[in-house]
Amino acid sequence: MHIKEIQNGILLEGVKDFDAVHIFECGQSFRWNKENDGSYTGVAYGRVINVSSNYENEAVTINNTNLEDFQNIWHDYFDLGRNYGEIKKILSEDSVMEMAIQHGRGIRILQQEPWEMVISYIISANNNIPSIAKSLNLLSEFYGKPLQYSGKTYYAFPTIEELESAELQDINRCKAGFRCKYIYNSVKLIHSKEVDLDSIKQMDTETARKHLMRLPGVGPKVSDCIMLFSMQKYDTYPIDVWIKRITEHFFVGRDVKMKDIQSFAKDKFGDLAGFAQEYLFYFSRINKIM
DNA sequence: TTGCAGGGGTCAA
DNA sequence: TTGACCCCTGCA
Repeated sequence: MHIKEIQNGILLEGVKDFDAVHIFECGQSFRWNKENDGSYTGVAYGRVINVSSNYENEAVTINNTNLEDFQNIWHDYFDLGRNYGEIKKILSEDSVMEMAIQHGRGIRILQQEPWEMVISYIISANNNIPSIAKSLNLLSEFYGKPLQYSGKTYYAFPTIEELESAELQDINRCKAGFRCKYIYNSVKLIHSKEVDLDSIKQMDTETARKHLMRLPGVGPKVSDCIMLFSMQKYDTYPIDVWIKRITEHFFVGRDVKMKDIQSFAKDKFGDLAGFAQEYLFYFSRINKIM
């Protein structure tokens, strides 16, 4: 990979397996917006950047950043140290996976912030994507720091401290309904380190899941999402309604128990289950498989 | 325009 | 194992 500094940004050349559309539309993040030119603007790690890519030319442009932030933040955020070609090769031995991967060949699993993922996926329960994004944006607007880019104001995701100062009535303003009290109480547990996200990240998957599920509003599916999208636990296979449908449809037949799908994924995909889940999720959404 | 169903699950009974 | 759950959106 070759890194070039450009006007207020960087240009990466020789980046394989990177497609901004696939990365930002595969359901792992909620705060990236598509611009008219096809690029994506979003906020992460307290910074706003704009990303565009060309899969064939193996080129990626990141605007509003510099070399230092790229090396310290964005390199890992976009998981650029991982060989996705190898992962796709292994998973493609299965014909269903080969088909799914063809549709989402440029997916990469972002290394996001655990704290932000906890709140994001608590809000995601029994909810739809526009509503989830709306609540997260309101929360950021109310409690996060404002950031300027290209004549517009964006908001950083609030820190634990910023949200800890909020009363339940305040959090209710983010329109997350019955999930607001989950947020309020989870914030307390995380802030007091009773649930310590840093140490949970170091635990093995099973232990980490148990600890995460002590947070109100965090069940099996939400904890798996937190671990996959922010703790590099790639042996997880978060099972939402879509993944349940597609796994039943293509692999295990009709209407089985969650536990059966879980053990299927473990046997079939092993340490690559999380990657398989993302390719399958993206595939099921763009093809509206019911 | 109004009304109703259902949604990226979790919790409590 | 089964409903209720806030709020919003899509669709008659």
